[in-house]
Amino acid sequence: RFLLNTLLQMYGKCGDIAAACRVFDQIKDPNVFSSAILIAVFANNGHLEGALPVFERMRECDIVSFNTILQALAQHSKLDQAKFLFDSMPEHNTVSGNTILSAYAQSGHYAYAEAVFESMPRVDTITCTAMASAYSASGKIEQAKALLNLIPEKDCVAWNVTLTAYAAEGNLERCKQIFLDMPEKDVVSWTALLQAYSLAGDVEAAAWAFDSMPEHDSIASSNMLHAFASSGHLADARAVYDRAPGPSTAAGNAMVAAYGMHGDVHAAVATFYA
RNA sequence: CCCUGUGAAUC
Repeated sequence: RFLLNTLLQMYGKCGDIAAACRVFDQIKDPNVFSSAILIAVFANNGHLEGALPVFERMRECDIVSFNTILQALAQHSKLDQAKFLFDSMPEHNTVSGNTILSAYAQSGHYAYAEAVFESMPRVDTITCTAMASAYSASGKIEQAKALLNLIPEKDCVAWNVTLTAYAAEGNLERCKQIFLDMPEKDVVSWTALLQAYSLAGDVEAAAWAFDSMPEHDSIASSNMLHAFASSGHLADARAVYDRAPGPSTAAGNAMVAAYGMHGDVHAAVATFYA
């Protein structure tokens, strides 16, 4: 059953719902994990209506599955339904609180996010990171920093949020310092640094960050592209576009916008259809 | 063995 659960999850990640269902039917005695994974398969592929029957058929209601559905509602911007589910769930754990807090934060309902935060009996690194990010996004930089300082062992994501909080403040020196001091860095850290340089108008430094990062994803590329284009380096922007990973609509959009900004309609149209 | 947090572009 271990193996079948894993297989189930793999099909789910590929978006193959039919195959996942066939695997589930072969499991003789599905446990909470099997059902929870199947629910996540439906929910993460945008088929909540398929998830609900599985949920109802489970012997005991599993809080993880409640959380999965909560998250699915949040991702489809059904915030009022998410809140209703949150209020009617038999119990909450930290993940439940984190999920509804983030849902509010990501939709710009910062006051609601804060209310959830204050009502949570227990918080973890994810709670504090999510709330700090909400403070930072709503311009309350001091509160964000204060909360981040309370995290005992910051992980990479918490450090990334710290970095962007200082970037939002325009404190480039502190950004560099934090970046150097971070124990682990990932693409997001590099991109946040790149963006901090770019906002400060230092395209050279942004380009340095871009060239130094171990891997480029579409967000890093479109940020770099935009930094070049908005400072008049159209040829450099084009070079980034040509090397951008995969069929990226993000980099494509940025490139079209870049040509548009420079009044080159023909190139913009050509890129659009490329 | 399952659920939650961080970086853009769309002048």
